[in-house]
Amino acid sequence: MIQLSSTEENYLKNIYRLLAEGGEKVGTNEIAALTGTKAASVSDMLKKLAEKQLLSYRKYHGVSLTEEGTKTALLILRRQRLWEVFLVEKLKFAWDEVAAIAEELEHVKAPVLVRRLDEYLGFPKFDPHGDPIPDEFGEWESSPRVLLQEVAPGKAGKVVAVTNSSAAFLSYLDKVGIYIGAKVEVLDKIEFDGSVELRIDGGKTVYLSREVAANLQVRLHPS
Amino acid sequence: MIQLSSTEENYLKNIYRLLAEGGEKVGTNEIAALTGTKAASVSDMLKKLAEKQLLSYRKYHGVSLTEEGTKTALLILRRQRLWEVFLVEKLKFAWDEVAAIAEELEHVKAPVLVRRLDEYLGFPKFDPHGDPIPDEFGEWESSPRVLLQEVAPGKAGKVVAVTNSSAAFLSYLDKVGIYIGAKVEVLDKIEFDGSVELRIDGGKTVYLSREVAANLQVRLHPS
DNA sequence: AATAAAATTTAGATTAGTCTAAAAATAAAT
DNA sequence: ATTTATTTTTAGACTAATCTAAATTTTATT
Ligand SMILES: [Mn+2]
Ligand SMILES: [Mn+2]
Ligand SMILES: [Mn+2]
Ligand SMILES: [Mn+2]
Repeated sequence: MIQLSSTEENYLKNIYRLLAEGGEKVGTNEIAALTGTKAASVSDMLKKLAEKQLLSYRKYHGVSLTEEGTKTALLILRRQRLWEVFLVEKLKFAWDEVAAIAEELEHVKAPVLVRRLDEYLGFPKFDPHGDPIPDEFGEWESSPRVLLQEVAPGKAGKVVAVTNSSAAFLSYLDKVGIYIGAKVEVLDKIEFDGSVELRIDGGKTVYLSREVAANLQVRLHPS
Repeated sequence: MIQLSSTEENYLKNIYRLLAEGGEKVGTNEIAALTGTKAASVSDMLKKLAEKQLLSYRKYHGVSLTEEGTKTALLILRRQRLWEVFLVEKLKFAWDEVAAIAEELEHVKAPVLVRRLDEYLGFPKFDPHGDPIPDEFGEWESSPRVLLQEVAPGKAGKVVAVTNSSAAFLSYLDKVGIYIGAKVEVLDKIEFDGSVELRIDGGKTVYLSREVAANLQVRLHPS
């Protein structure tokens, strides 16, 4: 295991995320957009990470992570999510305030610290946003999730994750009363624009646009 | 308040420590030794920090911290020591295992994180090594000093001063391994002659006569 | 006071990470 | 199949932090 800089770790994590939601290759511009850099910088970094065997790279054709690269990315995600749990559970931050701070804490690499933190938190399986926390081998419990967009009317479930973590999106969710763990029931789907009529926690009902419904993951209740 | 890099913060903290134990100026070599760099690198950094008004610098004559520089150094020490408390109190690290990890955590600067951490820990006044934790204004409680003679068995502390500076006394201290800053733990007090059984730096134990114990001031660790 | 020793600074390089502008390759559109 | 547009890479430059080796300044010793 090679020592990586914080910068390299951030690239790796972001490439992992793009691969997880997209296809099997990610492009330079896509990475640049997510990391807040320019394509030229990304090209340089890709060469460096390929050199270190963390990703496979064919010029002009995008990259995918190697086995080793994936495992490394999962360890970074593990640290990020454990710190997020700490910040919310112990320091009483709101779930939409922790991103930037965990983004820094995740780069403290001492394995003994991560183990002790995990233990201290009671070996949580999910972070405050509903995302799974990999164990020290990069494994996690797979739980079937569906986009709210795909849920048929009449079905109910629980919000387990958001696929967009922008402050704008999170504060909107907060405003309408949606949070990780909220019980949601799809009352109707509007053909016209793909929006969803939703009952939250058995109480008030709201209409969510297709864009919003496409960024909420739910785990369906057994029915 | 200017944003400082982790490197700049480390220099600042180390210069503070050298000033605290030494005189009113520190030299380039001294800093290089403590930061694990070379004198040439230190020279460059001193120019940069002087530029930022954090220290006053006269070429070839060493540096001292400005008001602003001192305040900044204290905020870094605050973060370092709060994390040390966290690691020992919450994550159950031993007091001599926390240095390297806190050395990294201290550079996460988000003020809200530091406040919440402080609160979560119950606003501790001292770190696990007995060093005072500055508040957000850089102030700390000067903790009462006690003569080693007065310390009850079982208590631990840190040597902070000698009340006798004769060469004979000092060289005796040197011989048995006692110095300013040494961690000492009183194991027993002998009724018969008032002598003290002492463990030094968690290592060897010695017996000190009543005369010697009456000339050593310690600051007790919080217990 | 002159000389030798020690400490400090400068000169010139190197590495990581970034950028802009230009060149090259791929993909899309005529 | 050309031409155009988009994406990606390269070339060249910059900043932060570091180094070695040489020059300079201060301090100590004759
Ligand atoms: Mn990060
Ligand atoms: Mn998360
Ligand atoms: Mn540090
Ligand atoms: Mn300490």
